[in-house]
Amino acid sequence: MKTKKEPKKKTAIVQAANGLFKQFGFKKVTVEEICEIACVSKMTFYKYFPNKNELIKYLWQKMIDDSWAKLGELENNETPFQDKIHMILKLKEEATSAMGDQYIRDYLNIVPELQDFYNQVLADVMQRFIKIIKHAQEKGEVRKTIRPEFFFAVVNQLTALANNEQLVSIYNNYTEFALEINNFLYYGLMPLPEDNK
Amino acid sequence: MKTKKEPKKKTAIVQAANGLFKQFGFKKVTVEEICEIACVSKMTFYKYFPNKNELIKYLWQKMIDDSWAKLGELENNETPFQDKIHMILKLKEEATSAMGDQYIRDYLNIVPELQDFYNQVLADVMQRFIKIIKHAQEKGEVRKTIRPEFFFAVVNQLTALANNEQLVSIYNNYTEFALEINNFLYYGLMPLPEDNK
DNA sequence: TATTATTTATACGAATAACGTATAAATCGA
DNA sequence: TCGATTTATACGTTATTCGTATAAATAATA
Repeated sequence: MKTKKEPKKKTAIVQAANGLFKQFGFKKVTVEEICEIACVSKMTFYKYFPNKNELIKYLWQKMIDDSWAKLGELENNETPFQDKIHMILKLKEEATSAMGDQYIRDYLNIVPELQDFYNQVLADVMQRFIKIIKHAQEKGEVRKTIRPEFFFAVVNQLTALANNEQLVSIYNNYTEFALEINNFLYYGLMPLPEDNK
Repeated sequence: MKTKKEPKKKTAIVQAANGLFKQFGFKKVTVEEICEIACVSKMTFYKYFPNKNELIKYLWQKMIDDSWAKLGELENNETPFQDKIHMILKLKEEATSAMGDQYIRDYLNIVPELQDFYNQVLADVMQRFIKIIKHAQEKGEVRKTIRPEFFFAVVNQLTALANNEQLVSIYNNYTEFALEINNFLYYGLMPLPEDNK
């Protein structure tokens, strides 16, 4: 292994923060609280992270990297496109539902600065997806008449629907809403695999 | 019924607060948050409660009243003392574990003003218990050589043990610790009913 | 409709809590 | 013992929350 391992104290901070964020959401948790759980002084915290926002970015990045690793396997093998999409959806669902609604809502609504970070992540995800789509187009698994750039624009439009509170309130939680959007993106009006049983 | 019912908005506030307190503990929840969940303006909140502390007192009082009602049945029937104590312990355990550790800890440690209220409640409970003991003494179910006043003093001494963090940390949670104290109070070193199975 | 009582929305100063930093003491490893 | 790291503490600054005042909006009553 070439990757030098994370310092002990830093791992403790990250783990403590992750647990607290999952339980209470992002906003309710204070830096001092994280330090207490992690058995670390405040100074040590600020040694590794400039502030709480950077910590949550780090957490998300870590989570995304993990998903990336799994996604990487998807891009190079020869499974059918339909199955790949299904696996991707499952991945996303797991990743989001694991951290709970409070987490996501806090993250998106309450800390505006992080919205940019989220958008960037979103863009990255889309590019990755588009890459997969292009590959699928070349293999003839996806109709060639759809342009990846169009797909990307549609995604941006649809994610803006999250601001429509009345619409979101129809769903039990934010995760469910996000899943609906993704389903529509990848399947359009076609029946979902799950609908067949 | 002679009791005029609680105003709708007040009930909404109480229910919203109860839910939030159970999920996040007392300290993390703000008045505005309660109002939002209860679909009530801040002004209406302050119409019914002078502040958050009074609201939690109200909640506790309500909970205590409920327990009182159940305790009332205990005092007048003819079940053996041993069984009564066991029922009381169960009552307390249910009442405390239902609201979670975070709740109790916040309540006792973080808001000093409420400590007095809690102590008063504790005194009330003890008096009630002493009454039961006296009755049991008269019936010959409890040794007459123990003075209720002594019992009361012992209780106060033992509850002070809660400040001994090292001691409390031996137990998985605060509830368990409280149960241990109660068990000792009522059974001394005698084996508990549960120990027999 | 006119009138009265409630409830709400908004803004505000005051009080409190959290942030992020500086410093010196304490702890740890070599 | 030395040097580096971590901690405890205090502190000024910023952000949040509190609790209240006010006027508009809504509901109720006549």
